[in-house]
Amino acid sequence: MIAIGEASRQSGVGIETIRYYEREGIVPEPERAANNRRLYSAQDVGRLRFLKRCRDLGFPLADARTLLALSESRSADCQSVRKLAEDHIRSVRRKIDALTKLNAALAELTANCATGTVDCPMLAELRAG
Amino acid sequence: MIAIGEASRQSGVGIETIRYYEREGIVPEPERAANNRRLYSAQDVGRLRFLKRCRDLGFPLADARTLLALSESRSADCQSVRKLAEDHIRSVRRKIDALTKLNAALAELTANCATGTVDCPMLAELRAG
DNA sequence: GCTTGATCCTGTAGTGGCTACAGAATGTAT
DNA sequence: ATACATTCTGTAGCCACTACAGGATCAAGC
Repeated sequence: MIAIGEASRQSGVGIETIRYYEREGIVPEPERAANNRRLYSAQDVGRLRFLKRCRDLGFPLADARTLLALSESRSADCQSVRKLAEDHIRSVRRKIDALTKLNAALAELTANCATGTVDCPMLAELRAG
Repeated sequence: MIAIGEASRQSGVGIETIRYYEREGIVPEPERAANNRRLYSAQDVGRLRFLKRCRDLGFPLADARTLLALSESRSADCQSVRKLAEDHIRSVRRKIDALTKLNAALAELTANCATGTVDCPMLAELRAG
């Protein structure tokens, strides 16, 4: 059994974030020592690492929570997992598309923006339209 | 002089957002009619459209505000505009890179996830590590 | 003149997912 | 004994809106 700081180090989840997950009911309340400090088991740390990986993959916290529940349920329902993941992939691809268009638009805007011009063409472009 | 609803329609900025911009001091307080309703000039609408375009290009609101100030200053300082824009382009490209990697990681995860498996390999992968 | 419905007003609270305190109580090392 | 690190609770801030609640006013039709 380890303290919250060590659990944070081992899982990569920040201390404040761990307490936040607890408040939100995303992870169960851990044991407490006699001095009221939280005590984490290896399983607790495993949950945190799972959540960390989900979040790093860009899943919304609500999805991460669902995935964790699925992961701990007796029947690991692969269909539900697939659906969540595929929806998320679609959303990631949409974001990439949007940002790619944005990038093109920004590149075009700045391309016309020569250094030191008195009336900046980029501002003119932003005003126009 | 038009009311806030019409200014919203003409600029594409939502009514609540217009009032928010006013509260935040991003646009000046507009005139008021005798009945206390806001009255917008063509210039006011122009400002809102400018902000809308900046936001659509993904500039943070703080940058949009700076760009608007630059746009209205006597000496349209093209250098500052370039710097803001180039920083923003870099951040957009970083986001694209990150999402592209994410997309690959997610694709790999789901590729192994056959339909209806009892122990979902994606969950196994999220647990491992 | 009256009703209906649209528009507007102010003020406050919620969103997501943390993050950063404040202020107090412990624990650990010298 | 002292210094410093860690933990505790509770609250507020971040970004950029968005969504109410509860009320006032306006415009159009009858």
